[in-house]
Amino acid sequence: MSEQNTPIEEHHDVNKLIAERKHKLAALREQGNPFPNDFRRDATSDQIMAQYEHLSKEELEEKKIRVTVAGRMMLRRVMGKASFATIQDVGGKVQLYVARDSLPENVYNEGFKKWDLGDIIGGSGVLFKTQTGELTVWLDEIRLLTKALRPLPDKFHGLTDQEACYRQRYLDLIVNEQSRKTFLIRSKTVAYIRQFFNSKGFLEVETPMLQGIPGGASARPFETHHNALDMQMFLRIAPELYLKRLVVGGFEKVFELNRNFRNEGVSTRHNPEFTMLEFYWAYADYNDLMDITEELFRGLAQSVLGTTEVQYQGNVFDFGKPFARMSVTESILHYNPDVKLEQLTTREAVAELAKSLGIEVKANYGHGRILMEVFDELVETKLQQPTFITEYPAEISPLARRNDHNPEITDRFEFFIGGRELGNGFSELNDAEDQAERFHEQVRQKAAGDDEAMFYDEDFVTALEHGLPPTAGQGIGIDRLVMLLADAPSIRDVILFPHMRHTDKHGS
RNA sequence: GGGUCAUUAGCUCAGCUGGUAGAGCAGCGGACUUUUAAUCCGUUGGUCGAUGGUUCGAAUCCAUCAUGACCCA
Repeated sequence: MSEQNTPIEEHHDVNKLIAERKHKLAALREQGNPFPNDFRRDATSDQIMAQYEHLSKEELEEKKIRVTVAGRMMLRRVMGKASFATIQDVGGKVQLYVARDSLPENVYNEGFKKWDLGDIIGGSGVLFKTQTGELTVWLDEIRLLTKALRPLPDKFHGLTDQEACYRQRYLDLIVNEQSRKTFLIRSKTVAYIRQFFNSKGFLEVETPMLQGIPGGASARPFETHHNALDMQMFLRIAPELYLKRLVVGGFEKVFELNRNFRNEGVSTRHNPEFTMLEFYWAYADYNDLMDITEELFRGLAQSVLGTTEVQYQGNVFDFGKPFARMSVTESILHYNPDVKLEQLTTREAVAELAKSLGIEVKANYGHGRILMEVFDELVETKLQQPTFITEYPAEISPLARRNDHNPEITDRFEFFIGGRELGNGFSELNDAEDQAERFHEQVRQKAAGDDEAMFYDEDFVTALEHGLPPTAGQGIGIDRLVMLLADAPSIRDVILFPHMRHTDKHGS
């Protein structure tokens, strides 16, 4: 083994720190396998703290509680013949007391003192409290479990370089507690959502991410090619059309929690792949969706954060109160007292308003499309507290059911928190003939140069012809939701391995 | 796509109006058996993001490029 590991590249070791550690590893190989896998711990640091932190110095001396722990050595304070070391495991940190005379012959000088910060070690001993009252394990047994060849980032400052945190997330997780917390919040959020929908009788399903026709949203897809079938394929931009097929099939309450892909720019709010919750609920409408969304968000914040008041970047968003509900038109008027209702009611008037705001109005834009451009400009960022915006124009809602009183609008809403769209829901269009006509209109838009317009999905129309029961469905962006709960300013902070440009240095 | 800023040791950062590079941590050697970013003494370590240019001389000035952050589209 060690012969194989005498690489030519050893001369190329860029820095002496790595070379030093490799020499130590070579010496360890002489003595046996430096990567053993026969060590078993019986406690993690958080368990130890929870169970024994409250005991006094005297009680601990009396009880002689033995624990076996393992983790990465993060700090070490050597004081001659004894040392303190701090190890970090999945539950947090715990301090070890390592004294020469408590260990077998030579282990302290020939072993422990030669190991490095970043190495994974394990040991057994009795709990005690130090003079300053810190719960500590007095080891009588210690082993090196994994040799680390690269040094950790600065033990005090950690890793602050954003790029390094994203590209080498493992380092970020090792040294930045905030980052660990963020991903714990993410995990709890997803777990809560699963439990929430399961408890309400929704069935979790998985539908294709590799699709022949990308549908369910207006977005540019990633394209790929299936070699054996010699056919063009797309990564999905949304699961919507497949989930509705399942409702046609009789699964009346379904949800899917997984990845969508959109071939668009990256920003603090956009990653090319992102996680969506979509759920479909037969015999319900968009008002039911707004109600269940409030219930979900309230329970989620309470469960994950222990409060319904969500602190985000210096603001407080109250998930406890009923969420505001207003129409697109109402919201424009409400947040812009200068704008008059007459400026919104005809295509000509709203086009003029849009132009005065510097918005480009293309010839093929209808009244509804222009109204939404104005909304994006004048309202979206002002929707700080949780708000549902309703009455979306049919023109930009090709999959949503028309309103019974006004066919130009749909029974649809989007909802916003902190000036960002978090979700989109509507009563589903289940009129197959209307759906076919709306797809035709999308195809016309695509032909006119709108590459975000939808494809005609004949199989989906066939499914609708078999009868989709009256249904409501909604999507919620999980990454943006986690940003809120974790108080994270960028979507990259809540995605473990965010998209980064390829570099020779690290790959991606 | 546009603007602003950044890139110097493994990590965190200094480095002035141009004169060939510095600290702390980590590492290495030594002292130290209750430390807390341990402390104390000594010490190694750099293609200053890349490529051109200006200059007797460039980490520093200029141009282009790369990567990132933030803002705007």
